[in-house]
Amino acid sequence: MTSREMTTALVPRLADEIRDKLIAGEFQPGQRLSEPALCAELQVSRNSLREAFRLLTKDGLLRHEPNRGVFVATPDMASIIDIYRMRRIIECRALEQAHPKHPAVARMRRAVDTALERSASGDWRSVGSANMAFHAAIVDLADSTRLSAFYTQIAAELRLCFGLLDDPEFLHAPYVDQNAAILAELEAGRPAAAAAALEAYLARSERTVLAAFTRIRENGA
Amino acid sequence: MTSREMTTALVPRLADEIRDKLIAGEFQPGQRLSEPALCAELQVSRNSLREAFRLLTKDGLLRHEPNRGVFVATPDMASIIDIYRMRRIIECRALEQAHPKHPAVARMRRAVDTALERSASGDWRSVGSANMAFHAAIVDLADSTRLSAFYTQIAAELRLCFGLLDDPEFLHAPYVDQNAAILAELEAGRPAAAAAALEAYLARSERTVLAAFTRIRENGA
DNA sequence: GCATATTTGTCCGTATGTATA
DNA sequence: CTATACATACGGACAAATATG
Repeated sequence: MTSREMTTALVPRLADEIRDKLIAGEFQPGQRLSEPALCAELQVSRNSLREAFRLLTKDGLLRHEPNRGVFVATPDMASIIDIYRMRRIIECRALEQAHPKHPAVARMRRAVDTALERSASGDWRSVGSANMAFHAAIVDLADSTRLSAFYTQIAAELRLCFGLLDDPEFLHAPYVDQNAAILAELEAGRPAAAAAALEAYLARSERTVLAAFTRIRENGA
Repeated sequence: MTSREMTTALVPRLADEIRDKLIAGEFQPGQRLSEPALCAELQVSRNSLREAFRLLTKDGLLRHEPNRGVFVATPDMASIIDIYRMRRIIECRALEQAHPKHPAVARMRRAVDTALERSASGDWRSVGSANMAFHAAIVDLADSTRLSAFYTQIAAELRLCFGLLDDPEFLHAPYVDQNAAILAELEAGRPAAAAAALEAYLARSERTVLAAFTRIRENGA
């Protein structure tokens, strides 16, 4: 080792770096990630890169084929359906049993406000981020760090799905108002109504994503 | 490589092996796992072992301290509370929205039957396993592979908590009948009643585990 | 408080099996 | 079928951090 700083652990940082590239769409889904190539690009050893690969594979962002290498995960319709099933279970229940004064409600409010703001200025990428933050806050209502961590992981996978689709306005714009309505019900002390609204939201969002996905597959392949 | 078989990947197998040792209570919680020692014991290289460590750390079974090594996770009361919060969210909802003819119901039935059988013969360790299988089957009712995988992971952590406690009969015996009652409600086409019974089950189980845990801490420390 | 031994973090080189051109 | 490229796994090396006397 010539001159290294040793600030924080290398491997998690490496995993974060690759994760960012993935959700930014820097790699094509299904693309193989060559170890030597990435080692050169990121200036790390093969062992370190492989350890980072393991973490991302466990996150579902990479797919590992024995003796063939790692590939960028290709979200398919089964994944989308699976993810939305999970969201219905977790988010709806967390919302239903939530206390209206829970600190996460304030984060939901902030997310809705930013989404409204950014959608007015047409910054759909930020709207998408605020949308994700809103639903992460819903999960936080359940007060389980493990559940929240799990949701964060799945959210990254969902972002990968979104990255496959092109039109971010079409994907996020219709849901700003629905989120606001869900939040209003909760703030008004009607968690059951909020949960019902969320159920409808998720059903509609799933249909939209699946439809967009189908269109892509028809055009692309 | 001198003479190896290369059937399946080494690292996941390694992780499974260590995981089994962990939930079997072969290592004390908080104990440091020395890399050289385990390398010698398991006959693997340091690099392979370290990759397995990463996986188990992500599962929450090991804790990593920079430049100090990996330690067996020490479940505390906060973890237990967190895990039961998560179980209430996921299991109750999965049960509530379940179809009584779902294939996982058959697995629930098998788990209840084996638990009854083994509790009659006093094999409390097997009763515990059947109990875990029962609740894993409940999660499978939601038909989300991601959710089921997540639950499997948390279940391993919960088993680590159980391993801290001694009296397995006290820990599992009272719940065999409750599981049977939950299943009966579901099979009778009353998922809401089943979910309510599960809610009561989880509340009681959490109290039992927390109480046993408190006793341990008072005696042990 | 200091010197030393142990252990981790990181990287390299290499041998072998496997997939693909 | 051969050749190439690559993944898998091993062992060794050295710096940095920690633990020990």
